[in-house]
Amino acid sequence: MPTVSSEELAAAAGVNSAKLRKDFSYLGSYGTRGVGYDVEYLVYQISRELGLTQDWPIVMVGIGNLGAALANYGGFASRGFRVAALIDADPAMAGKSVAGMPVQHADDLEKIIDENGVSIGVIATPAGAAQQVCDRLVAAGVTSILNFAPTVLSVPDGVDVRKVDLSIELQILAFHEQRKAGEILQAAEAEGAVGVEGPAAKVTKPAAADRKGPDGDVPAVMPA
Amino acid sequence: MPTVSSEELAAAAGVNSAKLRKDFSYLGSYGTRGVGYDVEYLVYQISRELGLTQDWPIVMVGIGNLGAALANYGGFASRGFRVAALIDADPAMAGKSVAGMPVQHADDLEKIIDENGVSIGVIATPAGAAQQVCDRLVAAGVTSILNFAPTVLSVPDGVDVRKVDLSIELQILAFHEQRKAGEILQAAEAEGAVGVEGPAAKVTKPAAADRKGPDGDVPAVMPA
DNA sequence: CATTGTGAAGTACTTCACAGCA
DNA sequence: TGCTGTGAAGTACTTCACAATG
Repeated sequence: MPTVSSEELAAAAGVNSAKLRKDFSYLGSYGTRGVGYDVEYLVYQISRELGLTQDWPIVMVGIGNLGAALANYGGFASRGFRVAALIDADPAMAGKSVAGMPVQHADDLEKIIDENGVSIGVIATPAGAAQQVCDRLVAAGVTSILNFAPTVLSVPDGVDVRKVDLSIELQILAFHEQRKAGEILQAAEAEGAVGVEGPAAKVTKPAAADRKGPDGDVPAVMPA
Repeated sequence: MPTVSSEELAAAAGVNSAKLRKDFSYLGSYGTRGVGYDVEYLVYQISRELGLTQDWPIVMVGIGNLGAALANYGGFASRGFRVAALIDADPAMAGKSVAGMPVQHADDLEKIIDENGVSIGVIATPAGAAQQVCDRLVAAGVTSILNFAPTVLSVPDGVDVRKVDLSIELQILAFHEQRKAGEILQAAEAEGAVGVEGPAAKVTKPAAADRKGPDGDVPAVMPA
């Protein structure tokens, strides 16, 4: 398939074709009128815009089950990420091979970051160790951190942190599952509480009826 | 801290207090004028609305590194999820204990789902096995699936699927990291391509300057 | 002549600002 | 008096619809 139309892409993505064209237009004029978009060229341009054409050395700290799973995850390499080092605080782990790489001891963290020019770190340690690891990463020059530990990390300005909570997606599923079961049941369940009429009665549009893609329409505000 | 104001919550969440109050108002009037929100009551109401007060039995299929990491993840239980069973296709895994639970063989999948009234399944198998597992889950009555395998699953209408791509968050970090490095460098890198002026010149607002919380402001359209 | 790129129109979301109330 | 709840105003995002064009 050498070219693709905005209509086809939009159908595949579950969005409106005009939105897709407008979005693409912010990147430049990469389509051909009457023809569509050259797939290879489009992929390259989007990849470049997203930074996928660059090489990003990363360090992964905490090689437990999750760290090992991440190290084995094939998706990283194909998107420009290169695992520069696997690091664990447990001396018993040092030297072991995970995903074809030797696990290195946390003592060498600063040296590894410096030598590899690492600016992105992944934390997959237990909650208790995360902040300390984070501080060391930042001190060593890391400016972006992906946090899998169930803790909120404090970082100085200029450092980006993203937290991955593996249960949030489950919550979203459960939220919709609950709705499938019907509001009536739910109202009966809440024993005489105030304001049980719920949001469904106030909602202006079909609510969850139009869902199709992975959009996650959940109230924007949740308890931290 | 028995009560909390919308101002405090908003500051903690990095949003506008009016937005927070308006969002809360869709759930009902759970605050007290002049005082704020009763923390315990608010937590309960939001939990109930999100379905966290219900008990959700789930099955986890594919007990590799990732499956084991998920099984050990403490966040599930505290949010109303109960792992009803760990399932793996490998006979060598059957009977082994992971996170204090016995791993059961995939042959018993239908029976387990039926007996436990499971409606949510988690797939952490290799990509090749995911669709097949998915089909069996759906046939057995599962109506919500959380997919960690790097495959797009096909499901009949009425079944919700959410796909977790562990590298997407890394991409978002890399995207911002790239911007930190400056646009000029990037423009020079793209060897003579058309439309190198990039989106920054067209953007109407400060772009990434106002980022604070975990918002992930990345172009809405990406290649599937 | 099918399809892009894009002003204009439409819709949704966010914030303001203040009446209302504990 | 302090803070919620909410119409109204403001802003952002989405879709329409069509001129431009390879």
